[in-house]
Amino acid sequence: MPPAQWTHENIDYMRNQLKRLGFGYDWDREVATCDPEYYRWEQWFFTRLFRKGVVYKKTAMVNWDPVDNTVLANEQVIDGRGWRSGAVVERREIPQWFLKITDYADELLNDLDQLDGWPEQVRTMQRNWIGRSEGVEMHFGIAGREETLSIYTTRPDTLMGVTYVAVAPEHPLASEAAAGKPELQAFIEECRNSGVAEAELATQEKKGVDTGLKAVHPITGAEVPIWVANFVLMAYGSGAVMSVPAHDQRDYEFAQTNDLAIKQVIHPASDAQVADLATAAFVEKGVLQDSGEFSGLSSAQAFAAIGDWLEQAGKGARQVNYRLRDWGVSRQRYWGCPIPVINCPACGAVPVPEADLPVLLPTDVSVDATGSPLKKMDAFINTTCPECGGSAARETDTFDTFFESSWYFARYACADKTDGMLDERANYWLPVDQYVGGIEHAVLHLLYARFFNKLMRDEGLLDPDEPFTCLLTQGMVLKDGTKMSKSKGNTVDPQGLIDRYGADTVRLFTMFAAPPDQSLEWADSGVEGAYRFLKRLWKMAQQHVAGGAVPELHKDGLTDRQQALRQRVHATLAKVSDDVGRRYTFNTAIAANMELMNEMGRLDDASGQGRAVMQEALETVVLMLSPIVPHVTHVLWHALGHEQAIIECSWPVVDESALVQASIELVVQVNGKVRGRISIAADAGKAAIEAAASGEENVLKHIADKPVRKIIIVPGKLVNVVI
RNA sequence: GCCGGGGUGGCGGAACUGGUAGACGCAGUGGACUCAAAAUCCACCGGUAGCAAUACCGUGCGAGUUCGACUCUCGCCCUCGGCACCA
Repeated sequence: MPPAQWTHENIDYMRNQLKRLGFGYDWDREVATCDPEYYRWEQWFFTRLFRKGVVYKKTAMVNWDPVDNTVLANEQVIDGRGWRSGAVVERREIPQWFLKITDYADELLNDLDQLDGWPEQVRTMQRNWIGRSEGVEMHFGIAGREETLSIYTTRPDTLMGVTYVAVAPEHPLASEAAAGKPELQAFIEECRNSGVAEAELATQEKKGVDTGLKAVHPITGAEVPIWVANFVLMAYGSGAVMSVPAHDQRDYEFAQTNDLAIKQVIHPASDAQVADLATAAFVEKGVLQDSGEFSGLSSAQAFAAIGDWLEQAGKGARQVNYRLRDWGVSRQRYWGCPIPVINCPACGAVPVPEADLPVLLPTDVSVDATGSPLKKMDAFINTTCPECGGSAARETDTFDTFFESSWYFARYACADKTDGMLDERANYWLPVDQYVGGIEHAVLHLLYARFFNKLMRDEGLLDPDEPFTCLLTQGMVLKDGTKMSKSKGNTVDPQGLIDRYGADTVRLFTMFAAPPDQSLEWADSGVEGAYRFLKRLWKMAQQHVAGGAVPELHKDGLTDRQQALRQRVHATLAKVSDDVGRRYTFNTAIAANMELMNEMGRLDDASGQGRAVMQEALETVVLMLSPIVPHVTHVLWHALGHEQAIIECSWPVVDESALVQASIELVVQVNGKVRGRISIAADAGKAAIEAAASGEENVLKHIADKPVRKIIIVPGKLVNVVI
């Protein structure tokens, strides 16, 4: 099936299902990111960023399947082999487009502090992802050469303990040194035979080979060997690291395996710590020794002193570094938004002029097994250069789909706009008050969307600094213990349940299963319970209504049982208001309503005031449940005698006077173990509570003849007698 | 490997700020109703001992802090998500 047809059919199916579930979306604002009416504006925006210099092209590593001749996603590389061909995957460098997200690293980091409505764990993950560090960038000499080797370190205090230097296999120095060295060549070749995913690189066995070259220590002038190591990442820092095996565990292990020197220069600052280099590196900060003029300084002092020394000697400078890398937006795929660039042999890469946008993605394509069909379509590729008019080739890469999802929320505000990306309505609606998304998006999507928001702000398209004021990260729905996903084929379609039980039951069941921020193993088995509960509610309301007119409620003339039920109604309302409004724990809100319903079923009071209390209870339950089960409560609200539709009603208000209780139950513990319960006046004083507690029969038994050392009272909850 | 979560009955989960562990629901067991079944209603439902009252044990494992720990601290195990081309 053609991708366009498949996508639109899926959208239609989902829209229909969401409508059947009764979600209150404004469908006039619907956008489909695969429609040219949508993606033309990100093409337009990209060309603006291009001219502004936010966009640039450089080569980057991809997974290359040499049999299928195609680029593979990390997900498609299984145990180092292509998922379809089974061929050993190679790393290959190809030119790609990047957005300078690192220019915004500081702002993206600092603004996290303002996002009070975000879960702390998501902010922490983003902070760690951005990974700001302060260190020193310095230049090691290379023995017998003019050029130098750039190295970034966050621990300049350990500089005097350097015993070797390691570079990435892709480092120019590595390939240079490999000439005439078969062993080194073979090692670099071996490193090419792995995927590009960080997880893969980080878990592989740490290996390296000596280049034979020597690096010259910037301070001592001593020569240390330069190794090529598979754990050094070309993409981070300068692709080279200084190694201090005495004070870094990875360097320590590498030095042990490869018989490299270990030189201790940091010693514990206090007797509480020990540095035993026979077993492990000493990675803490401490006091320098064997460090020449820096000996005796603390790590913090040495950081400054060594930084100053290098700066004065012109051999380095203090530098802030980020783990965050620029965002590669090129994909060698067909189904996506074409990158609006024309490659001219004379003028280079030229953005498509605004008048020629959008660059339409052809839909009349034949999709075969390998590679993007765009790369074989001469009619799409052949064009003329907008600058010189000569013949030129259209870019065949498409955008990362995160590009689309990074600004759709803004487009919702002006989805019908045909002559621009956004208008002033974006400022009216944005930022989004409450954003809901899966926890799997905690870093990538949510960071790209924040970045895009700032880009749009700097282009004058909108005002807010941040796109989402409050964030609720949903846990994932798991099936068979793992994330549901199309590629795993373990998705669950609720359509069958909707057909059988109706939308309200499915909504209730879904909300009752677990709190929204927690992951959940999907199982149909609880659905019956949700269905039964709604039937019970229906029956209870209908039976009550069948009893005829209900007199007005007189709060002061109620029996104890009537009063007790009213107390429960308002206590439940208070709890549910908090659960729904503050905690978002809809499961406990539903459970509280179930408990209340169990109590209501026990009242069985046909008197006028009994029915009045029941009327209030039913109305409160129906109102509390109306956001969760809107259809059944809509009907019941009318049945309970109201003209107005329930969707127009406001949330009920707690009657504080109904919450007052004359006597309360306290748990009595002896040494922290529950030994009994006492019922006592709610306003009883300390002495009365102590007397009642220590007089309880089972408590007396446990105290026996031992002296009571103290009595702890937790108001409204418990009494602990300590003996 | 690194970053962030999670681990509580047969199952999903509750216990919100250190104060009654297992709310609520599912499954199960027993009973009522029925010719019967379904539906519905009632009771029981962590383990061990006991007729019971009750006692002891029990929140992944091991230590610790506290009158009191599912909750806090330290160390470990397992598991889920993310790791830049799944989106």
